[in-house]
Amino acid sequence: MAATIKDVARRARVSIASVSRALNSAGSVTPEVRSRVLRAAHTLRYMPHAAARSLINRRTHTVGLLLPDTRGEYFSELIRGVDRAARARGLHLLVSSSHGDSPEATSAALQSMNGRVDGLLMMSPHVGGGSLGEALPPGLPTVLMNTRVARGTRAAYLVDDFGGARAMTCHLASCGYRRIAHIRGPRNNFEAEERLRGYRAGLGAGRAVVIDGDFSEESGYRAGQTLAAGRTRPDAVFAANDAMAIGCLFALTEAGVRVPEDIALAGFDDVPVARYVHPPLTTVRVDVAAMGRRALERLAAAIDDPRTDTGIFGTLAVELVVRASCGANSRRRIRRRSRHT
Amino acid sequence: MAATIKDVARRARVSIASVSRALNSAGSVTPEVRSRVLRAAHTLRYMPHAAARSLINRRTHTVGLLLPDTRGEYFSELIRGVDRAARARGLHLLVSSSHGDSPEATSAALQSMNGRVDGLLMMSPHVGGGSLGEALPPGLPTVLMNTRVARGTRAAYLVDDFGGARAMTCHLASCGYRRIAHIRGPRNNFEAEERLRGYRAGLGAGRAVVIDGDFSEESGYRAGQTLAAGRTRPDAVFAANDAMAIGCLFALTEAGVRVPEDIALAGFDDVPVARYVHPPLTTVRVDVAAMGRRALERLAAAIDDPRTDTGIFGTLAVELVVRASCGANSRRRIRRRSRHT
DNA sequence: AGAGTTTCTGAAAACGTTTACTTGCCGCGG
DNA sequence: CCGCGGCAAGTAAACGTTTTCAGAAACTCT
Repeated sequence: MAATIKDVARRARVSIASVSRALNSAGSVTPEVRSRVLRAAHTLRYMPHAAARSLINRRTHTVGLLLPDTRGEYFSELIRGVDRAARARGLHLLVSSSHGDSPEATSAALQSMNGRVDGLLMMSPHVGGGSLGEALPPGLPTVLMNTRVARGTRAAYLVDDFGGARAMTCHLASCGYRRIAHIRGPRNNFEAEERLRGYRAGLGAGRAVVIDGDFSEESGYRAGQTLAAGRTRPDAVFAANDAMAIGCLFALTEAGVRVPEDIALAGFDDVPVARYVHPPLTTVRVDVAAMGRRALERLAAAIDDPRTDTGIFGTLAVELVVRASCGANSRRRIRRRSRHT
Repeated sequence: MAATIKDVARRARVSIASVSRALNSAGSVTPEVRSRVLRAAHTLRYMPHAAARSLINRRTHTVGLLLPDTRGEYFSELIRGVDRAARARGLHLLVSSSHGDSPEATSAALQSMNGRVDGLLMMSPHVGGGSLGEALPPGLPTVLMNTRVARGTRAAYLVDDFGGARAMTCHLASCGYRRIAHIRGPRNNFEAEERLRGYRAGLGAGRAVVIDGDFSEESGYRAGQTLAAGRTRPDAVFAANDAMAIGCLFALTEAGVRVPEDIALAGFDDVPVARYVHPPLTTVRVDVAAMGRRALERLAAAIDDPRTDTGIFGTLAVELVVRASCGANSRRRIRRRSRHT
């Protein structure tokens, strides 16, 4: 159906080699030939066939983006950051999500990308570093995001989950709360565990109270119901992400528990919704779009020069955003930045 | 670097044709040969090269998804719906967003997808149908979403923007509001115009008051400030999407105007945030994920059998979701469905 | 046992490009 | 006048697959 380079060559009465040269402006052709080719290409609406091109050039100008999910503002922002950076570099984006929790599914998703992409951007918080190393195609530049990995093994960008969680816990403690509970994320999830670790570190000698959750709003809601019904309530609750914090808030409000008067509340991520709930949510800001952008730029560099694909680590700073839900006295917004690489 | 079919053939001591047959289980091979091939392929970690494959098969097993943006829950949900349906069919997703408002940018984005995709899913609310027809590659199955297009020309899925907006306006009128204003979406945007049309239809003989907006929360905020400062306030405000409604709500609350007591408020889209703002937002539910899913299924059908790529229209039903922000007496949630195709 | 039939295998063409190599042409210097 | 360098254009190989075609081998049926 679509015109090929042969059709253009025939119409312009030149060889296909000349067509290629004229269009790619590599090698030299007479102005005469060039104009004939351009005109022919235009009238035939010729567009080079990407697959044929990438077969010989060994470049697809496409990068794969593997995510555990696409739902919610978190991933929306991440995709946006990656997409903009990719567009700026003339790269296409092959998105593949919800590759499940099983290593097989991940590995299948990886396999099907072979020959389709020049590099891989991957976020796989549930997979351990071990099996991942095996599944990753050798020789394919890869940058990981928020994934458990031995330092120096692979290029990776991490959010400072630990530092952010510790800072938040310290903040709650400094507000005077004594019994600070934590709604944790799913088990075997790297970020969830880092945040839990940060919570414990921030608590110091204090007693840890950990409630199960899975990062979904639903699980936060259930946690909130449990809290409201319990006889010994904590002073403050620090949820491992905003979605759970919001679900919890909903359950508490429904049960007539006032936030922050009866229980203070804090989240993590600073999704756009956080400032609109009532009361506005104290949280930890993570600039996911920036992480996406930086990871893509790192990947693009690795593609251009494979030698740079070493185990470079970037840790993304986070900042405390204090709003009303934690009952801090001051109404102005306090920002505290974590370390920044 | 990566092993090719030749390497496998050499190792298994058979021809490349046999390797292909053994792996694709087309044609017949001896169990003996098959097992030799499978073992060789496994030890070499052979993965067929997608570009070479699609060159000969004329199938990329990839569909392009062209969006005006990826930001926000609306697109997040849309991508999710498309992604799940694509995954179920073994299709990959090539996402390209923010192709700007200019027809040139759109056409460039389209061009660069040539030979990369088997079909196209496109949402381009700002482009008129005329220039779009030209830019679209001939012979490439395409399904449009929420895009202005002559009925029957192209396959398309539309949200019942008109019906939803009319129903909402009628609902506000039936609540007793007399002066109902509308914050409209950007000009030249198909959905914005359909919703405006629905607002006018629902108003009947009533006087229309239209405030400019561009679907961003920011523009809703400005509209809210204007409303709060004005001397003759409307009873009710119907924003053309939830983002603007929420921005407006924010501005009104800041200015000390109570919602819904002083001004009733309604939005459109039912983004997840809508139920968490205070007061919860009355809005029109649009199941974008379902639209994405159905559009993809339609596209897949057109790819499998190009004859089905006719101008089939699907109109997606919407439903009224009444929450507290419109001041309706009853607290239970009323649902009214629009027509459904 | 020989012809016909089936079953498996390998050689080679094809997909649409890019590019190294070759050819042909022109002008120039010896 | 002849050889040679330089330039433009064409030929063909290569990329990694799938698939058609043909040949070979093993059956089956008289």
